[in-house]
Amino acid sequence: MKKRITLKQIAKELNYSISTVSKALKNSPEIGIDAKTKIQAYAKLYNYKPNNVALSLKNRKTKTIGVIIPEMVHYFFAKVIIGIEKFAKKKGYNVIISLSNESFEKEVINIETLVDGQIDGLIISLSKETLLKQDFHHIHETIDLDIPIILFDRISSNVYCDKVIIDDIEGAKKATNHLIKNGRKSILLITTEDYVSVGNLRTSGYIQALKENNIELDTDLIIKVEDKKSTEEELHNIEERINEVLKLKSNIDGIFAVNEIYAASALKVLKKNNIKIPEEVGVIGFTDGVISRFSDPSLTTVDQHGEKIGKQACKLLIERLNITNNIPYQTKIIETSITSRQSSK
Amino acid sequence: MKKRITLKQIAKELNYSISTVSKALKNSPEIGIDAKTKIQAYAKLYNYKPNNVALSLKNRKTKTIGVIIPEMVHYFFAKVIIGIEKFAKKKGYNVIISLSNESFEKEVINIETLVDGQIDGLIISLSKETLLKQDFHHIHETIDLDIPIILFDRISSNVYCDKVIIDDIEGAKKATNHLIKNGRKSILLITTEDYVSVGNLRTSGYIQALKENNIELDTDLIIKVEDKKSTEEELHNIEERINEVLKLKSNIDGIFAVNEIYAASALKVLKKNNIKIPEEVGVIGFTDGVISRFSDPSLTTVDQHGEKIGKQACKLLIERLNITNNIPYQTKIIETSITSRQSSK
DNA sequence: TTATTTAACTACAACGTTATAGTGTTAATA
DNA sequence: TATTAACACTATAACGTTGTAGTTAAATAA
Repeated sequence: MKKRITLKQIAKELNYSISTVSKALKNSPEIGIDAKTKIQAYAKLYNYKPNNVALSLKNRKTKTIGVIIPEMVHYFFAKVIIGIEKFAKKKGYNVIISLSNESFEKEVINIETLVDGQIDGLIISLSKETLLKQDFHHIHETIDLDIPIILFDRISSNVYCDKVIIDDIEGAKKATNHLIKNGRKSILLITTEDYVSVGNLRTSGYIQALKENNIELDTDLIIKVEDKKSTEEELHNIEERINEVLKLKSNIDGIFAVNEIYAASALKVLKKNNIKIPEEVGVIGFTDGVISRFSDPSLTTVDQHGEKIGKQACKLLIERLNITNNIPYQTKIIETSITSRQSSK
Repeated sequence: MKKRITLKQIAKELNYSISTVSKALKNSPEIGIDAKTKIQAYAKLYNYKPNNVALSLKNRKTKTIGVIIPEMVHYFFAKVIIGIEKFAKKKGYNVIISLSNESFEKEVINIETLVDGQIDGLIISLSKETLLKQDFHHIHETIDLDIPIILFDRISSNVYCDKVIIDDIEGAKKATNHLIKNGRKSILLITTEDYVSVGNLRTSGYIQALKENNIELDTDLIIKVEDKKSTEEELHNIEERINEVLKLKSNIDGIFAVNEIYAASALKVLKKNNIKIPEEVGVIGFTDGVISRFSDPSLTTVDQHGEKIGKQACKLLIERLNITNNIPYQTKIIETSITSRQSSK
């Protein structure tokens, strides 16, 4: 219909040069008062809006940031995106979202497309596969191209860039201590394989908390789940394994799971075995999501404050985008907190 | 560091004109074989990638589509986005996501920014506030600007554009029938106020199903929830109201909730009242999300197939983007299906 | 030999902006 | 009166592409 009007058209219509129009709309003192008034009025009437693509080309920046997350259906990541989006919008940036679906290959392709495209910088949480492979060439190449990257949550110490994380060790310690303070002594840990950085760190936190409380570590009480994608089938396997350990170690009185899916699985198994929660076994999860809130009993969790993480990541990125000299890379740590619910008393 | 190389630089380096380089890289027959080989080799060596912003400007299309959803932390919308993203990527499009947060004003601003920016078309699910206000000027203005819009899920018959929806009436009928087939006769409906199109339609479906089964409609068995944003507080109110009705109407043997939050709330209230599920009361929700899967008992739901919806919406949009003559607007209906779980036998 | 075709390139304009460097007028100054 | 300054504007180049319309020079046809 009525395609958007351009400077050129205004210029022609009002018999000024394009430069004059451009400057008039920018309120430049170079332009006389009547020209300004006329031009501005005309622009307003025809609802002139500068073409951002042309501006991007001219300024060599697109005011758009890319975000790559491993999956969408995940409360934590959704929250992070909310944080990113809010802050970005406030600063006049748009947000493009890509999903790696936990695949290294998709992550590489996504970065390529985004970098090829219209991105000033990237915020990424690495896929499990990438962490397993320990192949970060795509990240490094992007940084070499002068496109800043902020890593959050799933990071690697082998990549040099700004990072936003929670103190996973501290969070896990808090969780474990929470159970210990309740008088629990035999605490089952449900965690991931060690290559998943956050799982690894949370495992350390658990171990440290035990040590600090003089509780002997029993490796039989650690379940390391090898999950790539949380399919129904894998969920079933997790439940099986929890069930086995529960049978084997009847004295278990607490469970700490490094995410809410594992925690919910634990809840299910406990209920199936008619074990009372929290009386007989206290349960605490990581990530404060919908599952935790709506499970029965509702789950005590370590809240990661995803929105804060997103905001911080976005802030770091925009700061770096607006700075010319290279400042040293920073790693920001967002505090966790315990949200106490029914599953622990 | 090593900023990206341009045609101009290649041209200068190899002593060709920019046009020659451009054509050589496009394998144009106009260019001689040695020039082609030399140029292509050089381009490959220096990893030449065309600047998409420049292309966008030239072609007047950005190969980017915008998506505006009311909220992120919502299984259904997350799924829709997955569907959109997958299909878009396959077709060489990027996806920009904006959140309206159920606010009319944010929706308007989001559309403006996206349209100002770098979007070829939009996929939108309207905010509750917009539906309440029935103000669609922002949508119409965008369409007038020749920027196609696809509406999904939360639509309005007052907007003329392509739409993707589920058959809410049919879905609600399926749900209600599911309960009736189980022998339930006194079915509580937990729905939204009528201005939310989907709530409204699902209410109709419920009523129709009753009629078709010769069950008399009891309006006391319909709870219409006025919720703007699902805050903890509002959740509490919902539970209160369910509780009241449950006390009032002791013969209730089935509950149909138009989303999983309401269904989960119902579950909670039932359990608090020691009512056995599904023996005494069967429960069915709408939307097959994580809550339904992890609740106890797990929830039978009407699956909306969000990913399919997203894919279909994206397909409609891209089709429209690649067509010159105006084809009539279409409304695609995605079939729902019942996922049977523990909450109904 | 001269005209014509073909091959292999180059110049130019355009997409919509903006910053820099002009260009005329008129008014103020020496 | 001649010079300069101030004002109000315009031309141009550039951001990185591509398609169309040239321009050469060599090869072919007349």
